[in-house]
Amino acid sequence: MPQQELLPGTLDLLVLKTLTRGPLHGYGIAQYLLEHSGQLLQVGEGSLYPALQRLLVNGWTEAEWKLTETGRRARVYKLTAAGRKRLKEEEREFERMVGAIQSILRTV
Amino acid sequence: MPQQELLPGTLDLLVLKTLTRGPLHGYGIAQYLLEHSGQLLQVGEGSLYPALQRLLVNGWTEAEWKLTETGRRARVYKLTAAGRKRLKEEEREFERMVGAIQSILRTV
DNA sequence: AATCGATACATCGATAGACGATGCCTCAGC
DNA sequence: GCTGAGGCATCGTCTATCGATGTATCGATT
Repeated sequence: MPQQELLPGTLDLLVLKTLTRGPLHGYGIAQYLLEHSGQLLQVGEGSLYPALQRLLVNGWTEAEWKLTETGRRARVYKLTAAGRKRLKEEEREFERMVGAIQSILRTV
Repeated sequence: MPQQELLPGTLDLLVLKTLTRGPLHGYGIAQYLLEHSGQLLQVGEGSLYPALQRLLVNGWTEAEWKLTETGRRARVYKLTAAGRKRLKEEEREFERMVGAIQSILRTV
């Protein structure tokens, strides 16, 4: 039985939101999500990198190869204007859906 | 682009919760979710019936063929004790995950 | 000098779940 | 006789998550 680390369909949203804090590379995004969720959101690499590709292809982000302070190469992602717009939509949609589900869960 | 009707991974939870109100058939469950979510949770039949099979196979529900008041045959599903336990777990897990995601979304 | 853990990228195959389309049947109402 | 609503179910497609695997560099420890 595979352990569920993530609510499917929310990863793009999480990555986009993380990038509003500034450009960041993949590994850093995973670290950020882990730390700011009480270790709950453990994004596997097999989920994260395909997600980053999706965002790139759709034009929600731009990428650039850089060197980190520790001297390692890293691909740094940056939100585009379209990405910011997309983020807003996904946030709204997420809250709508969660609200709907919770209204069911709270109706006894 | 397929319209997203449901947060993937939440359907079993929704069905289990609906059944706490009493035994119900598939069509009725879909109706209930639709009405009690402001028309937001539109569960397609191609999603619902496989879900009902899952729940049955796992022992979270029991099924019985009955006739409705209008004289149509219907398969009525009922929560088992194991299903109630499972529901509690899924509810907890859902709230945990949503909480984690929202803590990311609200961190500006 | 060798090893190991953390940092950093990426891909692959398996699995799973949501969805649209389709098909069958009955009943009520027009 | 037809249509729409109530009811069941399955099939194929698509998409996404996940675990495993592979490459490589760096710093610290052994």
